Amino acid sequence: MRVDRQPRCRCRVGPGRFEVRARIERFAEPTVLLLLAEGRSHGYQLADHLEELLDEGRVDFGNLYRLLRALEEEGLVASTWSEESPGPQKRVYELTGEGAALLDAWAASLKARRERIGALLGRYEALEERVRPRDGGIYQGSDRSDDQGGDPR
Amino acid sequence: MRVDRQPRCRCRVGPGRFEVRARIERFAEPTVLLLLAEGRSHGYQLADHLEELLDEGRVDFGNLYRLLRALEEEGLVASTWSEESPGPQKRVYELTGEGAALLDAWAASLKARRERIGALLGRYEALEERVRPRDGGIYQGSDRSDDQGGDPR
DNA sequence: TCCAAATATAGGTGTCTTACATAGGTAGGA
DNA sequence: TCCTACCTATGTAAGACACCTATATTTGGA
Repeated sequence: MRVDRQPRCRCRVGPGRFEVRARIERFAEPTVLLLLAEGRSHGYQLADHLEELLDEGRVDFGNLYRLLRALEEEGLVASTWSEESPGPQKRVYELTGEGAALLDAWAASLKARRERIGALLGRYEALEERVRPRDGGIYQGSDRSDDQGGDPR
Repeated sequence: MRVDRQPRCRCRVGPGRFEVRARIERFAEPTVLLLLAEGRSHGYQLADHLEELLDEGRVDFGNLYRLLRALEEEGLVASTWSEESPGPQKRVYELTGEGAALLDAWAASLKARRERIGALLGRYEALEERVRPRDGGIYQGSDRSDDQGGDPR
């Protein structure tokens, strides 16, 4: 009884048709840190706000709670049980100074990553200006012979 | 004899000091596809050009060759042995039409991801305008009480 | 001529991340 | 009472990747 697992990054959905999800590894972490920097919150509530920042569909609660506990173990967030409000017990998290520092580091790294994506897309768009065949044949690019190894056929 | 493995995403390098590497999963794939769209090439040569597009240090040859063989199995690239040029035998790869289509899908997804990163950074920078303490204490954000559950303490 | 280094490809393996599954408790409405 | 929404949590396996080793060919230097 194996369910078709949704592929991690990409899958072919037809001839020449692909579904790609370029995902940042551990992207939930900076997102949670940011949300907590905006104000204390608990897991279930964080999940709601995560969905608007992550574009993936639903948030995986299991992994979210695991992440929160891991962050607390590292001293990046701190939590207290809140019994006052109605409903089930909530573990309310808030950001520590260390957590804020980690958020800063994430922001810097994400900025750099965005540049890298831009560089790739720039070269891609430069290519797009040439005509490209879309049938199943071999793509006729030029020869990459910028160092030894001629092979001009 | 365990070597300290370089952490996948982030690590603490001191009190309040973190090293973060926001990585796109499977980023080598669109990069290889782009390089092959620019011209046919072989594995070892691709590694050279990958280093300028990826910011990670050295490229892992093992994983690169595995990726190339996997791409070929899927019909996204095609290869031929080239004995003409000097040096050891080279497997020269070129992009197929399917591979070009996958590159298109990657480019679209990367564009979307860049937007998402921008959204996160926008909210982060909005936060930065407020003063934030950097000591080890609790970060004093506002209460996130936009639905039930008050807890104003 | 022998040896070392660069070129070029390839397989093995453990760890981290994560999709999917399941479970259990509280509270309110039909 | 049952159902649903809220809230937290654990188990598991697949996928991606860092690190390691092995192989063969060619080139250059001692």
